[in-house]
Amino acid sequence: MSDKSVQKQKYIIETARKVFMEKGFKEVTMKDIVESCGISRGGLYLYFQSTAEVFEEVLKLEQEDSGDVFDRNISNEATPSDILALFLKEQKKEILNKKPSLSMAIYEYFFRAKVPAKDNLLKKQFDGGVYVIERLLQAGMEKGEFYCEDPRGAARNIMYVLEGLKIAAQTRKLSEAAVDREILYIMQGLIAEE
Amino acid sequence: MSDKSVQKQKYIIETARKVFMEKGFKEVTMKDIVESCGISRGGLYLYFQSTAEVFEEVLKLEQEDSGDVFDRNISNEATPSDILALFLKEQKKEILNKKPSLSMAIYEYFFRAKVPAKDNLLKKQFDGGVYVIERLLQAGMEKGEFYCEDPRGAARNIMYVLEGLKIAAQTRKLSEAAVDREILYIMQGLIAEE
Amino acid sequence: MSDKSVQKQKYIIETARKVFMEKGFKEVTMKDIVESCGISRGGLYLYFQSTAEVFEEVLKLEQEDSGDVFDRNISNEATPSDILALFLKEQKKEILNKKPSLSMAIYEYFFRAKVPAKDNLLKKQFDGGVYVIERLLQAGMEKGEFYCEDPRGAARNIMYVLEGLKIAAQTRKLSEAAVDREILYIMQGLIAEE
Amino acid sequence: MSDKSVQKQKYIIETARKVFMEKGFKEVTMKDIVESCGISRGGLYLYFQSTAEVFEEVLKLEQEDSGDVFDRNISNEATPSDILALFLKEQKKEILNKKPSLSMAIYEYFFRAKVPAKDNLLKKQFDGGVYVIERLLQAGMEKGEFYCEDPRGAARNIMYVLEGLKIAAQTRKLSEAAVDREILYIMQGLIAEE
DNA sequence: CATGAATGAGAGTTCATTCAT
DNA sequence: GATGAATGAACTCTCATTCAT
Repeated sequence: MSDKSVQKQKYIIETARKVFMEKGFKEVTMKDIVESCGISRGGLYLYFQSTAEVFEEVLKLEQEDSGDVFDRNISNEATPSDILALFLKEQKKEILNKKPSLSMAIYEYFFRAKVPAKDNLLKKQFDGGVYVIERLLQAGMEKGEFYCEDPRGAARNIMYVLEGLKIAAQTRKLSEAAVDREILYIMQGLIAEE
Repeated sequence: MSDKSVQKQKYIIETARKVFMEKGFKEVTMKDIVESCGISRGGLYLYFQSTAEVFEEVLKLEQEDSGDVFDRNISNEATPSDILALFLKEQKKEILNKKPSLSMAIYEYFFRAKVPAKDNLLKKQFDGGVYVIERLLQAGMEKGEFYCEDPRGAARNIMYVLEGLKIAAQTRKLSEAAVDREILYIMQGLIAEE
Repeated sequence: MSDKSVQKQKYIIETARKVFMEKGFKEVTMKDIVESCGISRGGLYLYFQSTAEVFEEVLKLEQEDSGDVFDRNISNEATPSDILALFLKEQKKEILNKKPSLSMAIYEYFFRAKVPAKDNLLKKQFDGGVYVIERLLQAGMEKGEFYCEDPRGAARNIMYVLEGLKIAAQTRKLSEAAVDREILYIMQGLIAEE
Repeated sequence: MSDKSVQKQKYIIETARKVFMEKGFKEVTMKDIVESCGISRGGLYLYFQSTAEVFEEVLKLEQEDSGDVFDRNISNEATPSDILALFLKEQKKEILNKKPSLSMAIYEYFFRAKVPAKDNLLKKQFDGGVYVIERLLQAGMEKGEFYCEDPRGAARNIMYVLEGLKIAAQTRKLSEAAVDREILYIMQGLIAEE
C-alpha cells in the first residue's frame, strides 16, 4: 500500500471515529462514513468491507494511543496514593463523558461481536487497569499509605465498580456527586486504618 | 379497549419478550415481532408504533413481575447473611446468563433511549438492590454477622460491582470462577472482623 | 395466497416472460421486471426472490401451455407424413424466430443452472419430440409412407438436427432456405425408397 | 506497437482464455481478467475496451490454432472411414467436455453479439466441418466405403447433429452412451448398404 | 507505457409504514 | 378491529471506467 493510501486509510479511521462517538456502533452505516469522509461509495470499500472492519481499526488505534496519559505521571515524585487519585480522576472524566468517548460504541460492538479474547479491547483495558492498580496498592502498602489484604482482589473490585459506573452513566442520569461518592468510598476502603 | 384487545396486546408483549431475549433490542424489527406472533403487519400497528414501544411494554411487565423471588425468602428464619448469599447467587445466575434474560436488550435500549428517570428500569433495579442490601447489612450488623461503617455505601458498591460483572459477562468471556471470586471478595469485606 | 395474489403473480410472470424474450435471461434484472410490470421494488420481492425464480415460473407456464398445438391436429384424417410435415413447419417457425420465443433465454438459463433432470424443460421438450416423431414414423411405416430401420434412432436424429438448427439460428445468420433444405433432407431420408 | 506490447497483449489473451473457459462469457468481468493476469486495471484498458473485445481476440487465436489436429492425420494411409471416425471421436470429446473448452463461452457470446458472418467463428467451424466431411464422404464413396446420394446434405446433417449434441451436453445431463449411440446412428446411415 | 486509487451508476435486498378490503 | 399486499426509502456492495502520477 502506498504512502498516500496509508494516509487516507488513517483519515477514514479518524473521521469514522467521530461518527462512532456520535452515533454508537450499530447506527452507523457505510453511507454515514462515506459522507462524513467526503469520499465515494466505492472508495470506502477499497479499504474496508464493513462498518465492523472500520470499527476494529478504530479500536486498534485507540489501543495504541492509550496508556500514555498514565505513564507520563508515574515518573514524578508523586506518591502511589496521588497516582491512584489521578487515575480515578481520569476515569471519572470518562465515566461522565466529559470528553466524548467511544464507550457506548465499544459496548454496543462487544455486545454482539464474538471477539477472540486477545483482541478484546474491553478485556485488555480491564486487565491493564487491574495490573496498574495492584502495583499501586502494593507500592502504597510499602509506604504505609494503603492497607489491604488482597491487593489484586481489591484492584479487580475497583475496576468492576468503575465499569459499573460507566454503564450507569451511559444508561441513566448519573450525577458527578454520585461518582465522587463511589470514588471516595473506594479510597476510604484502602486507607490504612490505624 | 375491549377484553379481547387486552389479551392480544399481552400476547404480543410476551411473545416479543422472547424475541428480545434472543436478539437484543436493536436487531429486532417489527417484521420479527409480526412473524413470531403470527399476526398481521397491520395488526401489530394497531397496538404499537415501533419496536421501542413494544419493548417499553415488555419492560413494564418485567418490573411488575420482579421482586417476587426475593420476598418469598425473606420471611423465613434465614439469617441476613444467608439471604445476602442467596441474593448474590441469583445475581450470579443472571450474570452468567444461566437463565436467558433481557439484560442485553435492556442495555442496548438504555444506551440510546432518553428515558425519564422514573421510568428507567435499570435505575429502579439498581436502587431496589441498594435498598435491599442496605437493610440486610443493617440487620446483619445488629446480629453481629456483618460489620461495615457505611451500609449504604457498601450496598452501592456491591451493586456497582454486580453491574460491572454483568457487563463483563456480556462483552467478553467471563468464567464462573471469576464471578465466584468477586462475590467471595464482597462477602469477606462484610464479615465482622473481630 | 388470495385470489388477487394469484392474479398478480400470473401477471408478473406473463409480463416478465416478454422481458425474457427480448433480453434473454442473464441480462434481465429485478429492476427490469419491476419496471415492465409497473410495480414497486418491494412488491416484486413479495412473490419472487430472484430473476431465476421468476424465470422458473415462466418455464412452468411454458410447459403447461405447450403440446396443445400438436394435439389439435392428430385427430384429423391427416396422414403421419402430413403431421410430421406440420410438426417440422412449426419447428421451422420457432427456429427462425417467426414468433418471438424464449429460446435464447432458455438456453442461457440452462447453460448455467444445475437443474434436476426432471425439471429440465429442454430435456422434456426433446424427449417429448422424440416420442411423437417415433410414433409418427411407426404409423407411417405401417401405411407404407415411411421407411426406416430404427424409428427411435431416426426420431432422435431429427430432434438433434432441429436443436442444432435452433442454435445456428440464434448464433449466426441462418436463411429460411437453409432450414428448408435441412427439413427436406430429413424427409427424404424417411420416404420409402424406390 | 512495440514488441513488448505484443507479448503482453498475447499474455492477456491467453490468460483470459482460461477465465472464459471456466466462467463462460457473460460472467467474466474486466476485474476478473485484471486479477487473473496480475496486471493493473488501467493496463488492461490500454489494450482492450471490454470483455467482448478480449473475447474476440481469444476467438481469433482459437481460429488460427484450429484445423491442425485434423490435418496431421489426413496424410496417413488411413481410409476416409477411419478419418471420419477419428473426427467424430474428437467431436465426442468436445461434446462431453473431456477437454475443457470455450464452447459455452462461445455460445453465450454469439447468442447476443451481432457479428458479421465472416468473423463468426461458429459459422466458420460449422462450414469447415461440412467441407471436410463432404470430402471424406466423396472419397469414401469412391472407395466403396460409404454410400450416400447427397454428400453435402449428409455432411450438413452430421454437423447439425453434432451441434445439437453439444448443446444438449451443456444444458442437461448427457451420457457418453447417448453420444455413442448418435454417432453410431450417423455412421450406419453412411455405410454402403448390402 | 503502466499503475491503482477514485468515482459513481446501478443492482440487489430489506423493512417500516400505509391502506383498501 | 384485522389483514396482508403494496410502496418506497435506505442500505449494501460491485464494477466499468477514468486519470493523476
